[in-house]
Parts: sequence; structure tokens; C-alpha cells
Amino acid sequence: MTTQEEDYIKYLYSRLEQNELIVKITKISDEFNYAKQSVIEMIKKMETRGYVKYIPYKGVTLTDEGKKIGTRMTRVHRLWEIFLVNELGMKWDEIDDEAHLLEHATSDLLETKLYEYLGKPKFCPHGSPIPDEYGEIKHLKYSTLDLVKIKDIFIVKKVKDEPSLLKYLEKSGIKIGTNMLVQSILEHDGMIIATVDGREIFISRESAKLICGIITKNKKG
Amino acid sequence: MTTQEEDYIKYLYSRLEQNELIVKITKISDEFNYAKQSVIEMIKKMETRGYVKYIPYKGVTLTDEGKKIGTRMTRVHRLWEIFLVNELGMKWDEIDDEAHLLEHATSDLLETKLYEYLGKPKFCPHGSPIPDEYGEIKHLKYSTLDLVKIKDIFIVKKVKDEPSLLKYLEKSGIKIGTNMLVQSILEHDGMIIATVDGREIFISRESAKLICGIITKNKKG
DNA sequence: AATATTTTTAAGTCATACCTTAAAAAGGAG
DNA sequence: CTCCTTTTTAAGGTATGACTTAAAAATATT
Repeated sequence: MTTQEEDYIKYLYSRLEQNELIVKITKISDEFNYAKQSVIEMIKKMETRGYVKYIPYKGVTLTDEGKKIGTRMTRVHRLWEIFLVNELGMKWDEIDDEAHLLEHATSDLLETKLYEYLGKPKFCPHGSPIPDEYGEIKHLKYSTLDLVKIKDIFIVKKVKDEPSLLKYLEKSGIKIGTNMLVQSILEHDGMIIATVDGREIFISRESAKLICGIITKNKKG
Repeated sequence: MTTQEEDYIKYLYSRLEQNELIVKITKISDEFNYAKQSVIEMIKKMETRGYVKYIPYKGVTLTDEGKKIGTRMTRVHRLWEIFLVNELGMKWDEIDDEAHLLEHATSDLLETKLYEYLGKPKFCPHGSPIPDEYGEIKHLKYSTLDLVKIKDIFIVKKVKDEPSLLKYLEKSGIKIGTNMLVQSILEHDGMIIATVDGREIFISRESAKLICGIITKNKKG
């Protein structure tokens, strides 16, 4: 298993997590900035190895074997993210690239030891679930921040792993578990203005769609 | 910088640590199990990049740039070894391969964070010195266990990183810092019999040369 | 159904880092 | 100084995983 194959599989697995069961070659080539031809060649190679099924003009799906590897890569990636944040004190937006390098350098033994060392964590620092040692993963259903109404309380549970968003949230003091009280929603662009520990926070509608959590209605009495 | 280049440089650096200032192509090809031709090609490529100086029929030396990279690789390798032993509880003989994978996946930021997290350690689990953040390294001069005499006390300070030796020492309860009281030395093969916490330990002459430490003469009164 | 667009296939290229085999050159020993 | 061994050079090969360009095939649109 090469680093490249692992990256292809991990990407396909991430699409699967988003319920995208079949992924177009074009989408893969856009993701990695590879020529379409290169992607087709690689996918065909991976098909002969049993990791994916490729239906021309339709797209690519992971085989059971591919899913197993994808689960494993995702698990290892998220475990390293936990290590980098909880143990080394790195920031949200610094860890994806680091974890990406480390995940390709992780043996089964190391994976096991790391998992136990970190206390068998269930969620990565961005709130995504970590598959357990048997590959079982429980995706929780959340709302997104763009669905709130004025006076709602929103508890942040998961955020998209996108550096500039993460940097902004970090700067704004928003973490997993943060409670946001929605103060107002601008009419012309949908910007959400909320308070976190009394401080005012501004979240664009676009960003709001990338922030998952739980909405608690504030019934006016 | 590719993984392969890093491995070549790290090996040359390890030779340098043993005061082997110029390394024969044959030695490198033996070490990695590569054809000599392949080594020559690689070394020539690395020479154009400024990492080594190659004198045909003589051997290879690291340039200052190469030494810098070698120091860095060695440092990162030994830091990961500390992590694997001290934090994850891995065994002496399990960590070399793991650290080897991880060292190629370590950014400067991660290196810094890891160093601080581990408490700026000065020695790896086998007792080799870890270069500090400026690349400074202090090689301590030790005796070797094969130089002891009967009734000497030997304090283990450093052992060769060789899986089967490490496994044997682990099983025998010998660690860095262990005190060994030499009971007898067999005449025909030089085998050393010593006690550690009352238990009898057997070390062949060959192995004894790979165990470094401090000899304290036991002056008979 | 005809045309336009997208996707795939085919053919050939590149760099990396290994490999082998054979010839040439250097170094060491008698 | 010649002979022999070691080392290097030269030439050509392999696999991986990218690339481009052009032709063919399938899908989508009018």
C-alpha cells in the first residue's frame, strides 16, 4: 500500500462519510489537482488490487476492502489530530497537514498504543467521530448553524476542517462545545451575529453551513 | 528532500558519530542492500544537491549542509524513540522501525512541539545523545562492558540499537542506569557473568562490546 | 435524431530510484 | 612493473505515478 493509494482511498472514504456513494473521476482530479488521465490510470490500478470498483462514465466506489483501509486511515488521522491538539497543544488549523504525514507512517502496533494512550477518544478535535478498534463509527446527526433563528442557543459539535474557517473560529474563541446565543441575522446577506460568553461573534451564512451542532429553541415565556 | 536521501544522510551521519569520516560506497550498498551502481548514482545526485562530497575510489563525506540534515534526522528519530518508550510504553526493540517511519513525517513545528512536550530530553532510550535545538550534541566517552574485571561494578549508559541484543537485555532486566556486579569471566569464551539485583545475568563477549557504560573498580580492602 | 459536451482510451513523455551486465579505470600485491 | 582485484563508468531495463495530446466513445442537450 503506497502513500498515494492511501490518499485516494482516504478521499473516497471521506466522500462516503458524506453519503456520496460514487465519486466522479473529475471530482478526484479536482481534489488532488491531478490530470484526469492520471486519476483514471491510478483508479484502474487500484481496481486490479481490489480496493475500488470503477464504472466508466459513472464513477468510483470503494470495495469492502477499500472501506476497511479508508476507515483505518481516517481513524489514524483523527487519532494523530487528537495527539497534536491535546498533547502537543497545536492549533486547530495546524494539525490536518501534520496528521496527514503521520498517518502514512503509522504501524498497527503504533495505532493501538496511541489509541490507548489518548484514552480511546471518540471524536477528533473538529468533532468528527473516530472509528473504534473494530472500525465501527457512529455518525451523529447535527443541525447546521445556518438553520438557527434569533434567540436560539447553538452548541457547536463539529466544524469543517478548513484552515481559514478554523483560524477564524479559533480567533473568535469558538471551540467544540461552545454555546452561541443568536442575537440577530442580517437580512441582506444572512450574516449571523451571536454572543459567546458575552462577546459578539460574526459568522457569514457561508461559514455557518460548515458549523454543525445542536439548536435549542428559546421559548419565549 | 526525499525519504531515500534522508536515509542515506542519516546513515552517513551515524558513521560520522562513530568517527568514520569517509564512507565507502561498498559499505553503503551493504547497509541498505542496494547494488553499488545504485548507490553511486544516488550519491552523485546528492552531490549535485550539495549534501555530500564524493571522492571516487575513496568514499563519501557529508558537507556542512548534509551534516545539518543528518543532525536533524538523528534528533527527530531519537525524540520519537523517547515518545514511543516513555509515553506509549513500547519496548526497546520495537521502536527503531517505528521511529524511522515517523522521522520522515515530521515537520519543523512538530519537532519543536515534541521536543518541549518530552521535556527536552538529552538521551534516547538506548542512551545515545539527542542533539539540542541548535544541533549541538555532546558525545560522552564510555567504557564498554568487555573491559570489566571481576568484582567491578558496571553502570549501563548506552547500548547498541540491535533488536536481538535489546530483546535479550530487556528480558534480563537490563536498562540504562542498571548496575551490574561482575561475578566471573569465563576463560574459554570471555562470557561475563554478573548480578543485577541479585539475579545472575550472562553476557557474551561479543554482546559486551556493544554495551557502553562506566566501570567502577571495587578496591578490595 | 443531430449536435455538443464530457469522459475515456490510446500513445508517448518525464523523473525517481532502483536493477543488471559489461567494459574501463584505478589501486594494491607480488 | 605486471597481474589481479576492486571500483567506477556506460548502457539499458524496471516500476511507480505523475504528465500531454489526440482520437474515440458515451452522455447530455437542443
